[in-house]
Amino acid sequence: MDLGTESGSHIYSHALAVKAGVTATQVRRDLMVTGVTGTPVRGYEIKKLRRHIEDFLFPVTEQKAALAGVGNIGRAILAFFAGRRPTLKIAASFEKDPEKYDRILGGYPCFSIERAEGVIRDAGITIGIIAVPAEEAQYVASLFVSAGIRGILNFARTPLQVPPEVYVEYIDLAMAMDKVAYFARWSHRPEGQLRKEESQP
Amino acid sequence: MDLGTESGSHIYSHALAVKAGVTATQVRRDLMVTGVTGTPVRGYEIKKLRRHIEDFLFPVTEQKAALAGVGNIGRAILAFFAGRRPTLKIAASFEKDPEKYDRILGGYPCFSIERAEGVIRDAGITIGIIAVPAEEAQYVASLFVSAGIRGILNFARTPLQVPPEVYVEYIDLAMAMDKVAYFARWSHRPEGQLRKEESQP
DNA sequence: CGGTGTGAAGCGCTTCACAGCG
DNA sequence: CGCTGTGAAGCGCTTCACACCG
Repeated sequence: MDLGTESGSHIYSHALAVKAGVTATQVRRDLMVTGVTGTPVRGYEIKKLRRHIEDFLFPVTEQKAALAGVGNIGRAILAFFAGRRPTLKIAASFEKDPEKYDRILGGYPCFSIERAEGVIRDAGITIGIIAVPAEEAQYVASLFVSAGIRGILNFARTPLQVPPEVYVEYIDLAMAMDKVAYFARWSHRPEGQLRKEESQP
Repeated sequence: MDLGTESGSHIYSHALAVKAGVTATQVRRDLMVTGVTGTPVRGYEIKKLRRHIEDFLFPVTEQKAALAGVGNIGRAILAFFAGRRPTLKIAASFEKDPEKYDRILGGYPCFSIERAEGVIRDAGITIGIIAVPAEEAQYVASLFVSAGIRGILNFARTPLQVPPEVYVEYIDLAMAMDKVAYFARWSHRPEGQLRKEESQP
């Protein structure tokens, strides 16, 4: 949601709700947990609101991320995150393929995956992005974990086994596509979904 | 999850659970709704299981999808979905930029976004993928809806307003990245998260 | 009134607990 | 026994309902 283009100094939860695509009640609840508070007469003070949210979401010191797998998705990610957040920078990428590593790829240095642990430690990288085939995802994840990475964004279609203190966020493009296809097929039936008998041959 | 490499004719919910990264109980519940049933002594019959799931998930007739926005993400999507599912095919892409349309892009014909409605109707496309900047997402979504599309996969960072019978699946890469960064920062504290007072300056 | 802040209820998904059965 | 199938409870998020206040 973009507060930057908002005119006036205050905004009501209802207006925020429209921008975020959720209900006004939900907005107020979410803002409660960040500690910000509004007044009934004027709503939320935009300047204060923005500062509270940024303090809540963004780190004081810069965080660095590394990408494993510079295939189609990997390259899209490099382009996508280039300079998007001042406090979050991609610092390196890793590849198995000797054709690709020891070069600048998409604006970032690409190393052999075998050098990952050293590079990650030396650069102080804490976030890993996995964009390799499913078969190699667990290997990369384990490598990341032993290099000291604390959070992983996983595009591979496989569950990762990592210690509980490492956070993993899964993005499964194939499953998202299947979901859309599934609901697109059934959308003409408002009550939705599938009755049990219909799945029988 | 890949059942293809499984040896033996039957499999227990526990084994499936390990593959899927969830609990055995959850596997049994999910399988219940597809109508498949196992026996305590042997577990689930793999052949029958696969057929039930495929009948449940995949359509009888082929479904077609269209992509709007052939930027970095768009190109990655084209490459990613090429020939992945026999029953789900990308049939066309659309672009605003005249440099890009009226060509073959990533193996699929790219048209001007202005021709979208006709192309979608003529080809019988039912699924739309939105990979354009946030400002243009609603325009594309409305175009898709009036062309008869029933499901949308939205990579743009904005909520879409569509009629209730159109299903929308959101993929927000920036938010996923922020979540990982957030938890990576707090992961050293096992109880996790942030206490209210800490968000105050 | 028309806002915010918030206890209480609702809802969907996950987990527990256990009956039933070869 | 060990596994499936399933009612019942738990949990986190969302929504309802309403007290409060300029």
